Amino acid sequence: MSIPFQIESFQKQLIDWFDTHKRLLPWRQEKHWYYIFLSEFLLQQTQVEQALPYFYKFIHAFPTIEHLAKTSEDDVLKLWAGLGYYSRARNLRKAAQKIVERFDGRFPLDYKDALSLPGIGPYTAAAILSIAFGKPHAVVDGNVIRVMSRLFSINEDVNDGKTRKYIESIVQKLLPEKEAGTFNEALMELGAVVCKPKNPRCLSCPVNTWCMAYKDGNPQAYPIKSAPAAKKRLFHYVFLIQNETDYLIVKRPDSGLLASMWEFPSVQTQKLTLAAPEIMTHLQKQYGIKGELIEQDMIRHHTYSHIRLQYMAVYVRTDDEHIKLGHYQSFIWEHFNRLSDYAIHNAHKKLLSWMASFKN
DNA sequence: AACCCGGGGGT
DNA sequence: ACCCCAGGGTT
Repeated sequence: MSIPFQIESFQKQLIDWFDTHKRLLPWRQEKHWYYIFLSEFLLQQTQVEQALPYFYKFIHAFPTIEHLAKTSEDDVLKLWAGLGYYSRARNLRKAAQKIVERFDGRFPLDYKDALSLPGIGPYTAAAILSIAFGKPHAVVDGNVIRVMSRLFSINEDVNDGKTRKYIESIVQKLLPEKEAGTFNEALMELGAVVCKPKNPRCLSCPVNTWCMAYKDGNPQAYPIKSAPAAKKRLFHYVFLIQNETDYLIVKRPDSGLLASMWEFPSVQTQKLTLAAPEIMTHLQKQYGIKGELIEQDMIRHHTYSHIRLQYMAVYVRTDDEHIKLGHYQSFIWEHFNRLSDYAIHNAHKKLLSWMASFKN
C-alpha cells in the first residue's frame, strides 16, 4: 500500500514528541552498544519497570561483554531468577561468548551476523543495529504492531504471518534513513506510554491526526488477534524435605519449562486431594525418599503463559540422604538461609515464607 | 505455522 | 479472575 499522508511530517512529529517526552532510562543515557544489547534481552516480553532492577544488577556484576562471556550459566541464571523466560539468560551468555570469540568483542554490524547470535531474532537484531549503530532496520514488536494496526485500522489477525509481513512493509516505508534508531525507539515508546493496549491516551498522541482508528473512534478495537490456545491445567505436590537441619533442592532438566532452574522436588498428579499416605508413596516411588509428613500447605495457584498450575507444598522430615534423581540434573541439601544462593523460580520462591514458619 | 517458554501489571 | 504483553527457539 501507499502511505496516505506525508511521511516526513509524521516522522518529525513523532521524533519531536520523543525528544521531549521520552523516559530517562539507564540504557538511554550512555548509548554504548553493550547497554542496548543487554537491555534488549531483558525487554523481550518484559515491561521496562520490571526489567530495570535487573539491568542494574547485570551492569554491576558484568560491566563489559568480556565479564558476561566469562561467567557461569548458574551465575547468570541466579541473577535472572524471578524475571522469567530463562532461555533468555542462557542465550545472553552464549551470545556474549560468541561476540567475544567470533567477533573480537564487537557487536556484528551485519544483520545476518547479528541474527546468528543465540537469543537474537529479527526484532532484537533490528533494535540493536538501529538504536546502537544507526542502521536503517525497522523494528516490529508488540508496540509497533499495535500502533500500526490503529494508524491504518488493519482489520486482519495480527497473529497471521501475512498481516505481520504487511505491517513490516508499512514500517519500512515510514522509517527515516538518517534517524532510524530514534524513530524506532519513538514508535515503541509511543506504544508503551500513549498507544497502550487499554485506555490509549489518544488526546496526548503526537500522531493522532493521521490515525484512522482514532478518526473512527475505536482505537481499543485494535490490534485484532485470534484467540490464544487454552491453558493446560497441571497439579503438583511440592516436597519441602528436611534432613536434620538442611532442605533438599533439585536442579531441573536443561531444556523445557524453567530449564536448569532450582526447585523443591515435585510430583505431578491428577488432583490435589490425596491422603497423606498416597502423597508419601509418590515421594518414595519417584525420588526414593521415605519420611514423615509433618504438615500440608494450602493450595496455591501459578499461571504461566500456557499452563495453569495448582500446587500444594508438603513439609516432610526424613533420615535419608541420597535420592533418585528422576528427570532432575542434580540435588543438594542446603540450610534454609542458603536457599537464596540458588536460582529458584518464582512459584517455589513463594514457599520460602511458609517454610520460615516451621524452620528451626 | 504451531507450539513452547514466565512473570507482573492493569482492569 | 482474567486480560494484556519491549520475541526467540524448536518442531
